[in-house]
Amino acid sequence: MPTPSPAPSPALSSGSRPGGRSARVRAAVHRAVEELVADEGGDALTIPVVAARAGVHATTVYRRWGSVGELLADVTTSRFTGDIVVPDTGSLRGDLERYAADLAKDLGDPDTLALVRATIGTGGEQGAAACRGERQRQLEAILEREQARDGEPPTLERTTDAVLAPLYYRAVFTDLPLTPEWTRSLVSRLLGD
Amino acid sequence: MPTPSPAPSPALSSGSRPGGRSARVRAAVHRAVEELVADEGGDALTIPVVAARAGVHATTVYRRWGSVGELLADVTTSRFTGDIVVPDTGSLRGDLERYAADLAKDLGDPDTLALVRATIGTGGEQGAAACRGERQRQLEAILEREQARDGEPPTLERTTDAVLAPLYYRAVFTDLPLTPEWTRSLVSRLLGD
DNA sequence: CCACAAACGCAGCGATCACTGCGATTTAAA
DNA sequence: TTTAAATCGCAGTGATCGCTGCGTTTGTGG
Repeated sequence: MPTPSPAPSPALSSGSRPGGRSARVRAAVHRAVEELVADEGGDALTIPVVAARAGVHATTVYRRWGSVGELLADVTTSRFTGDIVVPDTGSLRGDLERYAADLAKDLGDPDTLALVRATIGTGGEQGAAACRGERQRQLEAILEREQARDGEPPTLERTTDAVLAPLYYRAVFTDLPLTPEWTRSLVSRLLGD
Repeated sequence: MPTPSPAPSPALSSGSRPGGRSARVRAAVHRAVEELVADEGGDALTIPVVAARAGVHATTVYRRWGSVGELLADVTTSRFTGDIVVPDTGSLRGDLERYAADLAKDLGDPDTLALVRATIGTGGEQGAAACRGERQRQLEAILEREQARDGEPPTLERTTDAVLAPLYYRAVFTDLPLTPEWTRSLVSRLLGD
């Protein structure tokens, strides 16, 4: 979605080079969205405001992203797919605890949480997918690695319900803190003590 | 927040009577919000649009609710606290299965889901509380009833993580269906087969 | 029955929004 | 280097939004 133009390849090739203008504009707009959502909340997020904050003209944002929903989905997707490493501690329990702790740290950040909430509200189904990001696939990778160790990991569905879902629910719908003890207990309840 | 006026008692007394004008306006606005969110999505939801759909002047909506966020929180709160009965089937498993099935039916409705998403996006912490509604307290009531039967129910936290969280997560963040089989399996995994 | 207060409808204000031709600039390819 | 395409900045337009005095209607208590 970053560039829904008829020919996305040139945009990608220009964006792939870190110093290009297109990439610089994109980064500035992304940063502006994150800052605005963190400060003002998702309500006051409009294209002209974002453009002004990013030092870019509103026309550019309108043409590249089209709407606030697509813009938020793009920002959230970048945030949830970029600098994430699938942990490899040697054991399934260790991997899952590390994975859950990383996710808890992300969702516990008020700025990230505000971004997720805003994306859910305006992005619809597409926004929801952006909030999931690569988390599901990473979980799948962890379970497959355990299977390669000749272990018997739980199913992906069960792991999602036991670990991923409580983390997202508690972060988004409640004001309870995502403590390390509670996060670890999710893994324990799944794998047994 | 339905009536943040300095003296809410007269509004309530007039609103408590089902035929009062205040109550009629309130119902019309609520219905307009639900219809608009279901049709257009949460983005196009503005006070003038809601007022026009409800056959009410925008001034009234601005004065009674103030902002789209508070309006959405009010509508969602009504939706999630109104016609809900705590099941009493005689056993903890039966109660939980009934409870989970009811919640799955609610969250599975696309209109309700759109309302929840929009409320999360614009309502912030207050919107999140509105989406939870009375669900948490109802769950507490079920567990306390089991304790009165001299049973040993799981803790509220554990039940929330095992039943409530997966339902909300799957509904809001994924496009997977909330099937009765899967819903029942949540209770089974909590209580043991 | 009458007076008081609350809620609603009406008209209009400034501000902002979403969007669009046009020219300048940068980038990629020949 | 030259040429073509894509991106960005600029200025402006119609529409809508959020909000506010003022008069009218509705509901309540004396």
